[in-house]
Amino acid sequence: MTQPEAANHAVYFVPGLHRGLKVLETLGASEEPLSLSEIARALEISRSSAFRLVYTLRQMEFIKEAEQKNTYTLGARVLNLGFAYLNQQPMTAIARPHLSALRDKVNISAHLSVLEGTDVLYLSSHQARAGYVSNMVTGTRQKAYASAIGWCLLSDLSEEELRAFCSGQDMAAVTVHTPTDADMLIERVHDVVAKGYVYSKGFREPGGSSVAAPVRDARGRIVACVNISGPDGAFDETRIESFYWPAVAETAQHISRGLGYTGA
Amino acid sequence: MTQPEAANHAVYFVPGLHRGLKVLETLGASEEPLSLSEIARALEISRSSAFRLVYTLRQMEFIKEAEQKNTYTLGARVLNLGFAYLNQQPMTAIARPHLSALRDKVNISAHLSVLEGTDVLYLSSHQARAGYVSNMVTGTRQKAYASAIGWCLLSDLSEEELRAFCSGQDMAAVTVHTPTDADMLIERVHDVVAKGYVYSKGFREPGGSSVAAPVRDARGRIVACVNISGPDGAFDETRIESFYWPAVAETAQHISRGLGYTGA
DNA sequence: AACGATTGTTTTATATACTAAACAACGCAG
DNA sequence: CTGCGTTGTTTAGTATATAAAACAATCGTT
Repeated sequence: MTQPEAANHAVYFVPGLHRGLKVLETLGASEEPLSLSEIARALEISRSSAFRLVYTLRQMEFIKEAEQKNTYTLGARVLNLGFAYLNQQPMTAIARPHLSALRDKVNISAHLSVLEGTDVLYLSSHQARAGYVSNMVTGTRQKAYASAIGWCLLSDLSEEELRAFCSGQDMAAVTVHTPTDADMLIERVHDVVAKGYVYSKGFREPGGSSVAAPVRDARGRIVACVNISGPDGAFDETRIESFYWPAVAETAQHISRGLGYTGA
Repeated sequence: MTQPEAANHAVYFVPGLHRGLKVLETLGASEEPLSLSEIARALEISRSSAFRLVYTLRQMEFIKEAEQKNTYTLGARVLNLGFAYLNQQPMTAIARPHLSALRDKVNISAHLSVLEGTDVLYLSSHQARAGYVSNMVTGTRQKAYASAIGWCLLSDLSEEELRAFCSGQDMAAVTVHTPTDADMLIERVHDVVAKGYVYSKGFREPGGSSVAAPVRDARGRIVACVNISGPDGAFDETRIESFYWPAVAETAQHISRGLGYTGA
């Protein structure tokens, strides 16, 4: 009771499920297959417990034995869960043709993302046909405070809400452009509101540029973000305001309309 | 002991994990969000148990409350698992540029799939730019015996192996072309071996065509299948052998080379 | 309003899932 | 070969997750 954050394993917690999912996430995060003992060490549980969890997961085909005996990898069944999630997001279906058209128009990869807690989560990704192809963007997360897309998604929050958003996390500097406290973030977000879009050149990683604009739902709230991104060289810097921005904004507008938004 | 298949809830089974994953799959399969009681009924467990499972999953953010109070949907965290799986399949990365090139060459959606048990599982999907766009093919499953892609993936099995493959499942007829017993399947697979590819017109669903060819690994085993598929109208039927087949076969060859295959 | 039915939540006695410890099988170094 | 450190597996006593039952809140229907 003295430590409410450990608050703790509340009465209704089912530890078997908790640790089983941790096993899946651990296997997902690992580059190579893991053995029973490695899993036990990673989760700080006894080998006997790990044995039972692995036994159950294997029986359910959520994990499978790797080529090397006694090591395990994620099984194909986890895919179903991930895609079931995507298919339940109607936004993805609505946005698809518009993102595809945007990609074709500007010849740069186009993406749709949403805010999930403090992260930007990529729901949909339409890769450019040119040489540069990022690796499997869908499902990726990045910290919202450190990304221009994040600022875009946060741009209808009030100052108080933004401060609350910041207070829950520590804001490490990723690049020289990263806001590292609430005031700096508020400033960045105000810029977005003022201009209606973001052009980021190296904001999140050196050599990477993007242009982003918000998507709104029927109630006018920002629910997603359209962006195009690629290496600096993929953009013609003289045409950001005359070409890229209008294209992105138009796409965001179309998707917003698809969601029932009727505003400007 | 008398019923080995029920054999049973073996000693090492952790039911909390089993049922928790069932909850996730149930939510994934459902079109709409489900309430606590609906989940309990679907899994045939008590409401109190469902309560604890939902409590745990919600705390872990694997599920989240839907707009409507007291109903739940899959949470974004399941996505990570699915994409972790995909990223661990090196084949996907190797195949991407080749599939993309194939799609551009024939202007029909190109896919990579593997055999998972008795199912064909789509790992990667490159949608055609034309009007017809299938909805999120990646992660989809279909029965291998009933699909031309499945025959392709099965085409280096021996007759005995094919019979064993059939014996574990009941083969319902999906279309008039569906093989419904082992002998019929063997015949279909032999056709594939003889020609080196499959052209399917309406084999799995009326109005849908596809051309498929196998991908081999360093040891020469069939490990995947490249196919292009779309509505009948997307294909120029007079050019199957002169254009589509060589394009698909070449792509499969390139991917096979990428996996270390050195044969013809 | 009043009713019955259904919902989410809490409680508690009991069945059972868990883990420490012991076991067997393997690998590896000296 | 021997010994020590691993590994995956089994067991048994105990802590604990579970589900029946009771509870409270909500919802349609008459």
